This record gives sequence, structure tokens and C-alpha cells, in this order.
Amino acid sequence: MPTIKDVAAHAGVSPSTVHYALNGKRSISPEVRQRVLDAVQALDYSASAVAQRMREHRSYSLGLVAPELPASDAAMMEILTATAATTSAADHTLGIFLNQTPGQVLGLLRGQYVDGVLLIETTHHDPRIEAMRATPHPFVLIGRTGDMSGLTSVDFDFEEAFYLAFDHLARLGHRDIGFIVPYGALDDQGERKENWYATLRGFQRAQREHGLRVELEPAVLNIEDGHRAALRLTGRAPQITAIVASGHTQVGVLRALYSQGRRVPDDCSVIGLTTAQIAEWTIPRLTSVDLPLREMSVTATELLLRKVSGESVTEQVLLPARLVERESTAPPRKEHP
Amino acid sequence: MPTIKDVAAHAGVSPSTVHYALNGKRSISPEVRQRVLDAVQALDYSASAVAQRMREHRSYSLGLVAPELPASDAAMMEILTATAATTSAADHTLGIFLNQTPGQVLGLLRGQYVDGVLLIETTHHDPRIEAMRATPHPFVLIGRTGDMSGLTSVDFDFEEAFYLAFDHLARLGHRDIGFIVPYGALDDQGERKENWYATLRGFQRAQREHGLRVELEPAVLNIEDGHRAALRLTGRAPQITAIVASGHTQVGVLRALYSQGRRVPDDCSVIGLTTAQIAEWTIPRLTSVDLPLREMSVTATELLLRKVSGESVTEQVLLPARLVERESTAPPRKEHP
DNA sequence: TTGTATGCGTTATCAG
DNA sequence: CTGATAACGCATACAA
Repeated sequence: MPTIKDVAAHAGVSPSTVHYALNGKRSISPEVRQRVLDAVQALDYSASAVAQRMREHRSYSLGLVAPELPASDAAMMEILTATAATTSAADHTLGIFLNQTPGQVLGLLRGQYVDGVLLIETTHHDPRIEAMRATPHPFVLIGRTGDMSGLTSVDFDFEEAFYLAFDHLARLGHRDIGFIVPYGALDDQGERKENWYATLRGFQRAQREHGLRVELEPAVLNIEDGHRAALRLTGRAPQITAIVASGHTQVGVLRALYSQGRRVPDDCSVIGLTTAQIAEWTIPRLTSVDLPLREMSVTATELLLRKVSGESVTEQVLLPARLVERESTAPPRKEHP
Repeated sequence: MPTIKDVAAHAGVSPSTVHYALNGKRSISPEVRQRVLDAVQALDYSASAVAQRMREHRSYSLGLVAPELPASDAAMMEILTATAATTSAADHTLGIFLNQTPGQVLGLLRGQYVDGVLLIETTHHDPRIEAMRATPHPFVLIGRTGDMSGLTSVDFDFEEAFYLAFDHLARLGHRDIGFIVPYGALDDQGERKENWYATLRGFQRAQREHGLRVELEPAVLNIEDGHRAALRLTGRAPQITAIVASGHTQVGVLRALYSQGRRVPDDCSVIGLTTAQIAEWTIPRLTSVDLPLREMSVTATELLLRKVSGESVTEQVLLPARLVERESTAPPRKEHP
């Protein structure tokens, strides 16, 4: 790779002249300018990004820090594409960092690998966040954590989301409802996703208001486990007429009901919290509270970009929940089959 | 951020001593070593990655270059996680670059942003590949292109894959088969995905061998368009007893058949080429030729890592196709309904 | 065993 | 209008 010196030599000028000829920050005589341009052409020169970054103490890149196995592929994918598009529109690059220790994440920032990071799938006591807290490095959460003081975050109103889901079922007349919750949500090891607390408040409010009987059943957020959880649930509590679930577990629930010969929504309603994408896939399409992942990601990325540019933002954005009625909910049948 | 000089000053030694104390490439007296370590602790020093990279002319990072809208989220996600895991295991980082012009991709390499790139969703005449060809920069294709001379790639045996799919249906007794093909595959603008040619050879071989009548119908690789294409197909050619499709279009096909009251596989068989993930989601589960995306990605990444380390590899890996029978295929019904 | 000097490629500052 | 020089932070060859 030719350097600026090579170009300078080739054009018979000094390196600084080459530099200024290429980004007109001072006036250059037309003929020298042309000689430089020719030399650049001839040598196929382009400035070294690393050298520039080294001088500027900025890498112009952001990091997306996620657990090795994201809870949902579809969700992760939406976050990723939205984030990548936003960073790239702002002339930054995006690095992906899966399964990093807090120390590694810090190393990323300190070594100028990245100018700031986006933390996703955050938990109540999140070691990554604790490690970042003391440092001056810019970071933004997609999600929440126990102590939000001083943090910048973008989150979704999970409380309202689950309130709406249970409220919708209650208004249709359901009283016995199964609720498939993220595995780990029920322990209190601080490992649980922070938004579980909001979830709890939301569904318990609807529960109180409508006098609902709710059966909880844990599941990992994938199809197979959703399937197993639904089978356990219907075995244990055959009286339920509706099931609430998240993400891919919903697909497993549909499969379980199908294999039992129960029709959705005639024999059992299903409702959940998921991306519109998943909700539109299934047969029948799922009534759900759609997660605005794209919007969350774009907002978070923009906040982070402002931070790395030196702006001192401390904002906690909470995006509202909205129920979308599709095809998977209906009033319960009068007679018990 | 403290520099190596700060540490040196704090410990009362020279910068080089600090350096060697930190990565033992020459002997250090225990006491000096300890002083340095203490200073590092005290100042919370860690070496600047940018400076290191600048000196070494290596960025220790790879780029994954993809179109803005990947053909399939699930596929992209598998590629991404496999690639990220492999790079990170090799102490490299992974950058994501969506929707870049060939010039931008080249700039990435030349500016040492990345040491090498992985190109996915490659087409017959792929401008990205043509731009890379003349350069000395390492790159690996996941997929193929028209002229493969001198290229390193990892691909899947699409010819065999589609041969197997049609052969399977033929052996079950199907003679009239609908084939939903990627939109754009039928034009010859060089924009088509290269693997379409192999696809064509595969299904035409089965067609000849078994005397099949095949109706083609184009669709974008998503659920909605698969749905529409299936409706067009069954409207135009009601005699078909089986449908072959790819990726998410299969889900649309299932939905279309469901809405028409046709049972799968009793009234119509469905078979396709997809990731095992998608095939396991649907009701019924899809008989398919599973795309080994994880293996393809890991292999490609390893090849690229060897290239960026200076090894001169030129390898074209073709992973074999294997049909997995699940629940969506059966012999056609004797009587026409 | 330790210190000094130099270069990586770019850019800003200071001279001319 | 243009050229020389220093500095960014690190790593290494060379000197002591």
C-alpha cells in the first residue's frame, strides 16, 4: 500500500501538500493539485484509516455487545440490521462482540477498538454495566438494569405490554390463563432479565383487576421449549382457555395445541409479546403486543453516536406498548370440552 | 487514558522496560517487574489497540459484507453467529458491513479497517468480487460467482440439493410439481444469485429422469411473497400435487395451502431447501434439504483467517446435500379432489 | 538487565 | 501558496 510519502515523492511535492490537496483545507495551486491527483491515481493511494484513527484517538466504530446465544434470532437480527444501518449512515462501523467478559468489553473501549458500546439483553445485576459504570466510556443499554441512575437506555414498556395482553384476554371472557415465562425469570439470582419485574407488575395488575387465575410455566425462549412448556401447562391445568407467551415460545405453543387437536383460537387463545415478523408467520397469525425492536435499536444507536461525539446525553427512553389483534384470540367456548 | 510513557514515568523506568515487563519477551529483574506492574495497576493502563495495529499493519478484524436486506434473517443470523464465534475464538473481531459499494469494501481493506472480508449472497456477475479480484486483499466467498478462477469459496451443492428434492417427490409418485424460485432467478441480468444455475441443473436432471411436469413461479424469499406465489401457482396449475420452495417462502406456501383448506401432506406435499431451524418451526415440520449454514460459515471464516495470516490458500469447498424427511411429504392422493 | 532511538502514516503547527 | 517538523502510542533494533 502506498503512503502519503510515496504520493508526495511521485508528485514532487511534500506530504503536507498532498494532504491538503486531497481535502482542501488550504489553498493549492491548480497545477500542483493536478499533479497530486495524478500521482494518487497512478499509485492508487488511499489514506490509512488506522493512522488517522491513531491520530484522532477515535475509531469511528461502535460495538454491539451481546450474550453468545441471543434469546431470539429474529430479535437479534432486527437489532443488528437496524444498528448496522444507523452506524453506517453516520459513517461509523459496527463491530459484533458475542460472549465477552466485562473485562474484555472494557478492553475494547480502552484500546480504542470502539468508541462506544451498545449493551443488549441486560440483566438486573449486569456485570457488564457495573464494569462500565465507573469508566468515562460511552455506552447505551437496550433494556434496563436494577440501578438506572446516570445511565442512558432505550427500553420497551413491558409492564403495559403484559397488562394489555392479560387485559385483552380478560375482556374476551377468559379467567384461567397459562403464562409461559422466560426461564430463569422465576429465580432471584439477579441473573434474570430486568424487564421481568415490569412484566410481573403488568400482569399482576390485570390479574387483580379482573380476578384472573394465572398458571406460570418457565421456558427457554425457543420453539422446542415453548412446545414442552405448553404440554406441561395443559397437562397440569387443563382448565385454561388461553396462553400468553413470548417470542419463539409462541410457535411451540401453537405446535403443542395443534398436536393435541385443539384449534386456535376456538379451543384456546394464544397471545404474546413478539416481533411483528414472528406474529405474521404463524398459522393462525398471532395477536400480540409487538416489540418495536427496529425503533429501539435506531434510537439507542443515535444516542450512542451523540455520546461518542462528545455530547453529554443522559436519557432513558421508554417506548409504548400497543396490542395488535390478529387471528389467535377469541372468547372462550362456553361448554368445557 | 494513560500511555506507556505514563507508566514508565510512574515506575521510574523506560517505556521499553514497561513493554517487556508486560509481555516477557526479554528478562526483567523481579523487583523492576513488580514496580511496573504496580504502576500499571495504579494508572489502570492498557495498551492502545490502534497504535498496535498501526505499527503491525494489521487490524485483527474481519468484515462480513452483506446486502442491506439479507435474503433470509434466519440464514443471516446463523452465518453471523457462527462467523462471530469463529473470529472471536481466533482473537479477531468481526465488523458488519451492510449495503456497501464495491469501492467502500475496498476502502475497508486498504484503510486497514479490516484484514479480510467474507462476501455473502454473491451473484453471477458480482461487482464486489470483480473489484476485489485485482487486489492483494484476502477475501472468501460464501457462495459462488460466474468466474471462480483463483477464488476461495465455500458453497453448498445446490445442484444435488434440488435433484434430491425433486427425486424424492418423483419416487413418492408425484408428476405435477410446482417450483417457487427466487425472484430474479429467471432474468438473465447477471444479477441473479450464482447458485441458480446449479439449481437449474439439479431439478432439470430429476425432471428428465422421471418425466416430471414442473411449473415455475418466482417469489421474493419471504413469507408474504411465498404466500402470493403459492396462490398464483395453485390457481394457474391446479393439477400439481407437490410444491418445492426455499427458505421463508415455504412458510408462505403452508399458509396458502392452509387457507385453501388443503392439508399438508395429504392434499399437497411441500419440500424445500432451508435451514433446519425453519424446517422444524412449521406445522407440519418440513421435509427439506437442510442448508449447513453454520458449517459453511465456520469453514469460510477459518479459510479467511488463514489467508490474513499470510498462508496462500486457494480452496473451493463444496458441502454435500442431504435430504431430511420430516412431515410435509407423502404420496399424492389417487383420486383428484 | 535496562535505556535510547527510530519508524509506522497521518495531520496540525509553524516557517518560509 | 508550499515545505519541514513534531506528535499520536507502541514495538523493536541497537547500545550500553
